[in-house]
Amino acid sequence: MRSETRARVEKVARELNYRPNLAARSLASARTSYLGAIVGDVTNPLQAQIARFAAIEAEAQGYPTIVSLDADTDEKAEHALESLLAHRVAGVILIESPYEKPAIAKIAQRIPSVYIGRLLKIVDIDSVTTDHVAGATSVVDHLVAQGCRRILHVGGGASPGAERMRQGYRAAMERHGLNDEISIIEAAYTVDSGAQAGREIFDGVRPVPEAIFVCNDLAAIGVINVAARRGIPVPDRVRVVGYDDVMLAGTETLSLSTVNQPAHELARKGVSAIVHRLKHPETPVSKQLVAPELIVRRSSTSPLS
Amino acid sequence: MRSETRARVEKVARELNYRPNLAARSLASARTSYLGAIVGDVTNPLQAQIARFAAIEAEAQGYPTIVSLDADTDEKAEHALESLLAHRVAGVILIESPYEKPAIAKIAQRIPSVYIGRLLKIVDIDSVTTDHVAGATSVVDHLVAQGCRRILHVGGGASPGAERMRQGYRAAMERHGLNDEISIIEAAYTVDSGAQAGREIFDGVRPVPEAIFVCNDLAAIGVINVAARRGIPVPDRVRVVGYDDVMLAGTETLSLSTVNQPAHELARKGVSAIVHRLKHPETPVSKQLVAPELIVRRSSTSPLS
DNA sequence: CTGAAAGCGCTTACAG
DNA sequence: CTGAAAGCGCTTACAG
Repeated sequence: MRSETRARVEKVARELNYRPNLAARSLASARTSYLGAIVGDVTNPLQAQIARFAAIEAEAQGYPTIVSLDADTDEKAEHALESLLAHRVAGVILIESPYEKPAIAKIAQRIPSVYIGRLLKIVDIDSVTTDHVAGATSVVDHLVAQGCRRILHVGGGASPGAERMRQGYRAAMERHGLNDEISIIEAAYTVDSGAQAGREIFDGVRPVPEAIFVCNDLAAIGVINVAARRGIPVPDRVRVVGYDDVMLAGTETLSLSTVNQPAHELARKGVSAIVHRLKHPETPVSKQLVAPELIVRRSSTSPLS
Repeated sequence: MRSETRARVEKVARELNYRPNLAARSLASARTSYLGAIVGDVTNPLQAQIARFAAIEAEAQGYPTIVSLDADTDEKAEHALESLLAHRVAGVILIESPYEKPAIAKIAQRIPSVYIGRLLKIVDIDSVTTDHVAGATSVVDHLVAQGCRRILHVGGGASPGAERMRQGYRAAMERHGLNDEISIIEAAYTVDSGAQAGREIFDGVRPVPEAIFVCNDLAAIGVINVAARRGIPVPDRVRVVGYDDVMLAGTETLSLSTVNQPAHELARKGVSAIVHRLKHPETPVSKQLVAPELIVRRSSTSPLS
């Protein structure tokens, strides 16, 4: 075809709003260049951000992404996968879903996959997650630098990541010679659960600690609310550090010190992992840890008097 | 084919994890039975919920949905639409994106569409949104029933829905004979903006109002935070009502009275509208208003002394 | 009712 | 380099 003819064709195509039919293309070429993503709970701010960044990043790397938002149980996640497979996606990005390891493994052996949000040492799948040991360590180091010794940890119980956070807390405390000050109260990743822990802390027989490192921001808000009601000033009397860096944490009136989970980087690394695997299927499985960043705000920055 | 043969085929198909190729089906039948959804900001809890419910509801009605998460500008929304059109979706669900009316109209005239989150009287498109006049009315009625007269409104400025909320507030105040008590401070849908309004209210020369109706929960949290710092007890000294019913609002330590925007119903009505239009293309354009529900919690329920 | 054939809109390998 | 032909995996209309 002469280039002049080509130009005319392209012009008309544009005028008619022509878009190549992806179905025909996919059928003819026997492959697709889009990905699927399964999100456990878009209502969770971190997951929503990861999903959004992943979609943007994948698109930028030439893989538009079909997102499935209804996967808050493992059954639904499997159903979502079936639908994505029917669309013949090239691979899938799993964002905190499914939950059980066998369900994850089952998906991983059917289609190239990457899991964002858990380490998954045992399952044979690429994974990317935040280094919670490093996160907890940075919090303890910061609080010690503020002069604190009695640093209590409100742990996340059996929630994903909580165990590694506890490990980091304990190791850092020991490194600072604070073995005797190690103290953990278990909670969950919610405001009410944090408030419950707060009541244990402030209404108990033990003296109020100098600082509290809480497993996530919502629970930290619960702790702070209880402190406020008891007339215990934060940070003057007790310093509080959260985890996640949700939107509310940075607001002027709360000003909560916290550990930022880098949603953008998690998404970017996850997408890169799967894109790389699609291009080089024999790549060994990778387990990536992303370093979180300590965000110091007012809630943890009052010198000890 | 004998039914016995059919049964054997189906059995083998299941064993081989056979999934019909949607691309081939779409190509052969010249139509698709899935929808597209464009979400402005999944990071917003209400939008995330609407998106999730819409995906669930559409799937239930036989239209699996491809969600596009990267549409926080009108240009990106248009780009997302192009991608959805390439997938030959049957219709699209617009969730607070795009923003400008011409951009919305442009999409509506290319493909069956429904807009969730704005009334859009002028644009020729099905729409579903919360009835903010009714929401504001229910708040004022509730506060008046609590014995309040000096009810201040922190408005949402030029944000979507804010004008109708102001209308509802004014009309309800007038109906209660409280014309002289009408007082509005403009803010935006954020905690910091609410805190700014809170400083105007509590540090100003005017007496603190008996109640404050804030345009959204985040801004209400800002107002309450400032009150707490000034030692002004909520609800004993001032009653506060928010809007949206975000997750944090119901937590025990905040217990914020608010107006629930029914994400589920918005999603369901939106999906029904587009599914109906796909089956009956000549249906007249519908503009649906969904009634919100007042949620009374502690922040607004202290009798006047 | 059953089964073989045509065709959807592309890509790809191949003949010219 | 260019262009015609075959074929991707389904659905549909049609002949038997």
